[in-house]
Amino acid sequence: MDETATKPEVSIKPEVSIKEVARVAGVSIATVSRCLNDPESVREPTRDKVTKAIVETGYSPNVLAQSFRRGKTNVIMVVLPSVGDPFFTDVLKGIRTVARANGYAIMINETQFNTLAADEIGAMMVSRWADGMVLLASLSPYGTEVLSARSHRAIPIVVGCETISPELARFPSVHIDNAAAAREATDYLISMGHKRVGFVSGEATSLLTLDRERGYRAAMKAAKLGIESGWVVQGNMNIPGAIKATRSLVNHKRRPTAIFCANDEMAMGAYHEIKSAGLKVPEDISVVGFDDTRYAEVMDPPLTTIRQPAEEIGERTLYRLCKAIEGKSEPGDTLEIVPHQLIVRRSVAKPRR
Amino acid sequence: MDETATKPEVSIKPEVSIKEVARVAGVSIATVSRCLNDPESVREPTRDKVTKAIVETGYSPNVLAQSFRRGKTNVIMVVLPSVGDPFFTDVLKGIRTVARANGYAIMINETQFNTLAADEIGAMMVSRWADGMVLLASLSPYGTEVLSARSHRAIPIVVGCETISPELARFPSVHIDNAAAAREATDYLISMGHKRVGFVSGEATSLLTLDRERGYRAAMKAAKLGIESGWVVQGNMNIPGAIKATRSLVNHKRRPTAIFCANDEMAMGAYHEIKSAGLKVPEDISVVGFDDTRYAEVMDPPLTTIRQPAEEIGERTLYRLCKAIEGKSEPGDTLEIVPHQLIVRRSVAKPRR
DNA sequence: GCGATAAATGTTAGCGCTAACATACTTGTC
DNA sequence: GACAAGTATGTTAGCGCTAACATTTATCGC
Repeated sequence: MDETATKPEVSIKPEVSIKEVARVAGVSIATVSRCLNDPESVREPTRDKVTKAIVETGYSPNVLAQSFRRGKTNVIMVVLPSVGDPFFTDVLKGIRTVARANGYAIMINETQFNTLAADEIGAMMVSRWADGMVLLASLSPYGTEVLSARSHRAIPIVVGCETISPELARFPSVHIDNAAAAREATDYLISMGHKRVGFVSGEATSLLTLDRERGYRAAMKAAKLGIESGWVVQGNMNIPGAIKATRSLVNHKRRPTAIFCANDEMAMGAYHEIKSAGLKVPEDISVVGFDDTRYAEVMDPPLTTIRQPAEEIGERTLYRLCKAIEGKSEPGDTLEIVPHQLIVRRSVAKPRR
Repeated sequence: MDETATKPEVSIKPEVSIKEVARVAGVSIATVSRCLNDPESVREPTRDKVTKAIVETGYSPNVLAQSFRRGKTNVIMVVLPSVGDPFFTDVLKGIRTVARANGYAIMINETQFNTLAADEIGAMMVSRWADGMVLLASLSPYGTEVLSARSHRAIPIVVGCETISPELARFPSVHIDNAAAAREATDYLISMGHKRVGFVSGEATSLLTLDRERGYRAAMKAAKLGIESGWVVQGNMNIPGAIKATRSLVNHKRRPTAIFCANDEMAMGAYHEIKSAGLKVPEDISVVGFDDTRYAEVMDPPLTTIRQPAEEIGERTLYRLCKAIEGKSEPGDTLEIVPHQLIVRRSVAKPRR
């Protein structure tokens, strides 16, 4: 761009096609195409002419036409519930790494938990807009139905993080054992002497949440601890929901000495509400989160939580998606469980009494 | 899938085109196309035949071919630095609302602050992959160059949040007056009696950060307060960076009594480090953030910060992008400043001495 | 230098769709 | 019932590109 003035000025054509480049270079369009896609196959002097013509015309290929013609977009669509969730930063990091290595661009689509989005996803699946799809979001029952109904001619899909529902079981998935992890977290609380443990859950429709709740209930049952009505409260995976949920827990006639939140974000809400009530974490109420987001460590006190290998989930998910796109996925390997880990920090103490 | 056997089974054609539907319905492909795009123009009985054929074949249009043919994708690309930043949740909410109202799907692309991404963005701009682009990220100097170089034949772009650099000034933008907001925040600290105020900045390349720093310096200067060397520290807009920055501030021989962080996320890091040093917020060190993310309110103590009208920024940005795509943007209205607001919570107190 | 082979380049069909135009079919008027 | 005007449907070009095939040009052994 900063060459001498002798260089021909870039022409301000609104749309330069391969034809124009061919004309300027004095070659056929096929040669131009070859220069772009298989430069080795064209002789040096010709290639130079074409390169010059490309610069001169300011040409760049119309990807839409390319994708259309090739029947491949080299785009992978990632569907997630909400951008702004710190957990996905790391999952996406893993996804991006593998995507780039395989020549895919990644595109993100937010479902924002609504049903309309399911239609969009269904449309996307079938419309060949992308070569494959990563599903990090739980789908509404309607969405699940849409997906199932159309799956016979859809692009490959791999599910990450989210526990798979029976209807979607045909899709490969990568996630931790949510029930086992939740059980471990609850067991830890119990081992610290807690007998009254509350649970703040996510959306009722999310299987992931349901799995975590199942783990919690299993741990309580195994320890022969009862769960009072009102100890399991829906917090919707967000702060306002968690605040409301925690408030009802704090005011419960048999107040829990520990609260297990289905994600870290809700643990933040729980902290806030506990402190607002004039109580202390962990002295009065212990808290355990889930996800080990980047905020867990700087919470006050630092949050004990379950770590998901987020980046690894992303990598594995995409790796398998790539395989599926290449038509190389083996039918057997449907479900992949990655390890979780309980990260003990300082949000859990022995109960006072 | 589970209908009675009398109904014709959905054929498992890997790819059903409009041709096939036309054949099955016994009409021409144009009629099928019309049924999809302008149903009014075809008579009821014919439409019924076509609808039936569509269901029967399981047809759905190839969007790639549609976009290619129409020269329009109905997709808007949103470029942001990092998914997982809570601030963008609200901006995207605004964007999504307006996009949907205008028939656009939004697609998100993460730059992750790197240079490679700039190339991708440049390619995207020019390749007509999307009809328009929202830039919420600051670009590296290289990226800026790429954009400028190619802008003569690019899709419309509107910049949001990010302060625009001179080279990108041709693009319309929507953001708050970062310098004024930062000045206001600093003025507030000064009005509370602080004379030693530190500043934790973002990346050096980000103009947004530079603007905020400028506002801080202006306020200090106006109050005739000196800024010691070491009071302005780079925190890179993330928690680890902020922790390091805060540490050096806390250990400064003339320790600031207040710290102004260029975003809320870094304020979290600052809180953590201050508390780790055995000091208290706000009694020992006051803290002010920037963005008013959903976490600000539940921080301990709740964070005093600058609120950006995030959703409004998103809406305005997209509104103007739509105009630009329709070719209706007026040349005059390049820059749009939206109002900010200082949200006073409890992270600022008078200094002890 | 000649023919045979290989390498480089050119020609063209066609991806699936839309839209411009052409044709067939209605409808209404007298 | 013939005609014009309007409405519904059919025919086809072509969007920009790639890839299969056709043709030209270079290379080489003799």
